Amino acid sequence: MIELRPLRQFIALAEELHFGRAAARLHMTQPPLTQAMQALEKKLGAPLFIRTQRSVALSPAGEALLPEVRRLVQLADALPQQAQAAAEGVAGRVRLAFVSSIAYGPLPHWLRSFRAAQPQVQMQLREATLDVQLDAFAADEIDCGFVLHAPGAAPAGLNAHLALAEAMVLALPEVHARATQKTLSFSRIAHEPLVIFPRRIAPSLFDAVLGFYRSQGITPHIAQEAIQMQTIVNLVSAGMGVAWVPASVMQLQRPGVVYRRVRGAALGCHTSLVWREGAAPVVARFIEHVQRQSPSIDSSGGV
Amino acid sequence: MIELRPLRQFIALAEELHFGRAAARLHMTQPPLTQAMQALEKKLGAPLFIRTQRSVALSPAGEALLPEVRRLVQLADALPQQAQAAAEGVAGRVRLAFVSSIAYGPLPHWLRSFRAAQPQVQMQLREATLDVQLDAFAADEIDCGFVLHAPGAAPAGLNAHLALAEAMVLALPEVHARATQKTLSFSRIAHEPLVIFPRRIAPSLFDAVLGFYRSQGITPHIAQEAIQMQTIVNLVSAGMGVAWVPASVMQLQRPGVVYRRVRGAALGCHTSLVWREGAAPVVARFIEHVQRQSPSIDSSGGV
DNA sequence: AGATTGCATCGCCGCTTTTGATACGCCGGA
DNA sequence: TCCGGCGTATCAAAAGCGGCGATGCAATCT
Repeated sequence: MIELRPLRQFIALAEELHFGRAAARLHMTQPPLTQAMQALEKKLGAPLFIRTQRSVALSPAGEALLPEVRRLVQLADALPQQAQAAAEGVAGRVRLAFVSSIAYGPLPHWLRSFRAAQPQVQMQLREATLDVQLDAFAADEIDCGFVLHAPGAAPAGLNAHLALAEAMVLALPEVHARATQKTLSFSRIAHEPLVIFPRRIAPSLFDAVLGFYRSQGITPHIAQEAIQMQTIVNLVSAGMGVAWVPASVMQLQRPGVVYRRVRGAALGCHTSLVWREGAAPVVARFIEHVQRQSPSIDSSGGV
Repeated sequence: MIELRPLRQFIALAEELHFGRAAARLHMTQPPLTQAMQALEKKLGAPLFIRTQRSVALSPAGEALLPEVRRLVQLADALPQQAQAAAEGVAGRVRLAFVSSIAYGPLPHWLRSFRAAQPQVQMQLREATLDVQLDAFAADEIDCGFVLHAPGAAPAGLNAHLALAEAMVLALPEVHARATQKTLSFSRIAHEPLVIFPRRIAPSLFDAVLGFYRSQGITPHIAQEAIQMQTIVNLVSAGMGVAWVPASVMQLQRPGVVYRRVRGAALGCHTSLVWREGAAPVVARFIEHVQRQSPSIDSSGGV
């Protein structure tokens, strides 16, 4: 097994081309340097130097290996820096999952500003719904994630921070007669067919929407289920029905779709950043960054 | 100074996450592994593992460093291969200079076939004239070079192999009256103004051309000097005069220029591959390759 | 509560490395 | 041609580092 010490000695000798001077530079005497180089050459299976009794020169193999060995030693010498950076959280990798809706909202800005603050941190992004993220947390595939869920009811071992609270608005086909009005009363659209995500995707939001319908004494007709916000809006565009979406999705302009507030529908959409208890320093830095940037004061852990 | 052994131990422990098993895999007992990891963590300035009395887990720093350390160890373990490859000449770097004329001849083919035979060898190419190459040899900037020079008169310490012997042909403007004929007699063009390279670029060829003129009792009129074959041909194209060029330059078709053999002008152009005495194995491989591919039998060293 | 598991600590031993002295070959000067 | 200086290789003895076995101690399981 090759060690680094003889490689450092090789560099010194290659630079000095003189056993005595190289040994002095290495704070050692000449004989062990001779032996170390002989041992190294034996391990490598090729001579590194061409020695005469009076001079030392690099062999072809030595010439070829020198830059390689220099890189190697530099990498090794840089390890302490890297280790300390990783321990402090100024370097490393954050695996972040997120629901599609927040990608239309403040997430891009948060990522940009975090990247500016911590350029050595590598972000691995992945779009995933709540249920998928929970599996990913269990399998240790992600470090933190934005989910459609109010904080305070996350699974065991996960902390949560309310990152974004926004109103729900109604997406409805442009051809719809009521599309001309600025706001709608709920009674006007209460019986429209509904496009909505499957319950498992975001149970709390799903229940909130359907709970609101029930509180008005109405059983909604679910015309179609779809997972991605983009798909839901497309289905609305196709006239499949109306859909409740977070206000930030209004950025997603589609021909044939308009967004309207609904009077009396106090539906809110909560996006929380969740992370595993005892997250790495890098992850903690990212979370703090989001907490500073997001308006919410709530940072309590939940179960 | 960090050594590789504790790093290898770190990898083993990171994979086993168990001091006892990792130690067994490393053919050692558990206590020294504990001590080695403590020493490594002290050198790095950050903990690599989070230990409880019953379990071991990677710390954030350990997680971040593991892939880095793996690369490091793999690089180190690959050194013997590299060293042997370099010693045998199947890997390494060949710095080759060449005169522009051979780039129109067999050089591209030789490079292609050598690359196919020795894919691990990196070729560094550079176009240069004889005089520039001699300086480059002295400064150890090139390993070998193709020069316009017959073998047998190279400077001390350089070997030479005749790689290409070709006839000289005359490049002359198309508008020239004699351009219609297939060959010319020398007397027809003996008094045409001449475009030729400066003598220092290739003294032997320069002297051969002017010697031929003198042997015919003629003092040529040098209208213009130029270094690159391309420039010389362009000057001919511009009607500046006629020029003697190696036959392979005929590949360089320019509008307004034609090439013609001259009856009675037994002018030859010799391109030799020269290299420093005691060249590295890689360089020797390349030279042998050229020798096999080139028709010349001559491989004698010269001074 | 006792047994077991697993990491940390300690003293001793052995091997590797270093030391200092020496041998040998080459070069330059007389 | 001989001699002294220089530079690398070799060798025996010593030092220092790494490893071994035994032990300690805490947590978990039975």
